[in-house]
Amino acid sequence: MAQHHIDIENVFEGVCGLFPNLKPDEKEKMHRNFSCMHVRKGEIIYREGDKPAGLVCLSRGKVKLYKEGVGGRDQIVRMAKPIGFIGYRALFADENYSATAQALEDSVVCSIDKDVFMDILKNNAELTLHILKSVATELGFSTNRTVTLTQKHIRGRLAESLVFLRDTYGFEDDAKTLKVYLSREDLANLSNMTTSNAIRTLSSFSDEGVIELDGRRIKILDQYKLERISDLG
Amino acid sequence: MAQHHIDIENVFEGVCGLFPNLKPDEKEKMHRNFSCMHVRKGEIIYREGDKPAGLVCLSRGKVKLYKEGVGGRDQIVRMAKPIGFIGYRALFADENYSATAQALEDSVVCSIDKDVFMDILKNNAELTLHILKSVATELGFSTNRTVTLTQKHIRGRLAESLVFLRDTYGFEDDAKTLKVYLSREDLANLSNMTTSNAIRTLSSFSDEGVIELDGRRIKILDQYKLERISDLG
DNA sequence: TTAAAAATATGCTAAATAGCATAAAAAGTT
DNA sequence: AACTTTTTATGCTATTTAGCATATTTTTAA
Repeated sequence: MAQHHIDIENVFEGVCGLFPNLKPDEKEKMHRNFSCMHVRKGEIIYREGDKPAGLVCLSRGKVKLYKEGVGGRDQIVRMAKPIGFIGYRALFADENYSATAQALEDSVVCSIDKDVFMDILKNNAELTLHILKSVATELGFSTNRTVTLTQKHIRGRLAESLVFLRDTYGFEDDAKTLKVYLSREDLANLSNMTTSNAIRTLSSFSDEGVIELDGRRIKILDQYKLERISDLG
Repeated sequence: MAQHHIDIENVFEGVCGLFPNLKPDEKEKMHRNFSCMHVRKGEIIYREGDKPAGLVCLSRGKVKLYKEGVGGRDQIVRMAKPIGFIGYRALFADENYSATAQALEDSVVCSIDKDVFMDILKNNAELTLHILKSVATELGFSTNRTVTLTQKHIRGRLAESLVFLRDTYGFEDDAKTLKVYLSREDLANLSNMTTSNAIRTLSSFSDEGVIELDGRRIKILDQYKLERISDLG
């Protein structure tokens, strides 16, 4: 796949769009400490245990964040889309990364130097509060996810994942095909089940006319039914 | 149980100890909008779906926070101890409470008016950053918990809960008895299992000499073994 | 104190899910 | 194109866990 040149100014403006409370001098400071790079499909952006060097932003592409689980089984804890940050939790908690970030497709990833960014936060309460709000919202999602992943049955969990992927990445132009192409294994790791069970359950959904499968293409035929399966657990 | 009079000044000072970056005028403002009350064992402090009216602090006692799960099954998502905040996630996310808070024993609970507190945050970046750090840390715990609750087997999950309770509430003077007395049902809801299985597994641990049971008293006899069970999953 | 209710203990059965084996298909590599 | 590797599909079995029934114990209430 061709590696287009990165228009760093454009990318920087996009990233800044995520900060509603940035003063001009802060923006300037960030700009001077802003870097950008391509990552290829499958490439690891950082690993669980690595120390954050900056605030990382996904500008183009898709990234999965996963934790290595108990029996070597991975658990996908987040799916990132552009334009959005990844790895900020570790940065703000002043910890090492608690998950591994891997590109699901060719992507563009940027970084703002850690000290520079934390310095800006230390002097901009509105911005910090804005970020606090997002992190608090995400904590809500995470707690909720703990409950659904532990209490829903396999069909409910997989249906929830499909609904989640729809809400996160949306549809292709046909308004039915999910705009994300995961392996059955990734789908399983997102839904807390074995790959066999993800495959089996997808086939069931397909048999029931809820979805249509074509390799990794997933077309949602009956959203209402899918959401019902998700809600009933 | 006798309801001792609350020494509100003392309690307020205790709560302030959680804010390392509070300026005198901010403290004064908080003090004027600070209230305090007793809650009895079993009482609900707030319910999932309620709107936060302030920043709630547990000053004395113990509180469980739980979400109602899929089949009416509860999932305990946090165990609070004094002195510490509860319900702050919803406050900062500007959402309704995502869990119910219930006193596990007679407790003292305080509250700082929502608008007053958020106003202080808006003007104190250091304080906000401090709180952001705690919330980010907790998000890490939560994500980690998702993985262990979904991937560990029953024995591992229960052992992890016991280790967690030890780390949270500590021991009685004998340095062995957990300083928290939960019903088997609560222990089950903390560990994502049915009550029957919590009872069974506790009995097994007791038979194996890892713990000693006497009603709700749990004495940890072999910490190493318990942690090994937790780690192996 | 006695009665009622709730919590705990234990056994049995059913359901859900994991684990493994094998085969077929798809994707990547030389 | 031929080969290797990976992914997907499907069936079967074993394990884990839930669900229920019943008995016992403990707690609460009258």
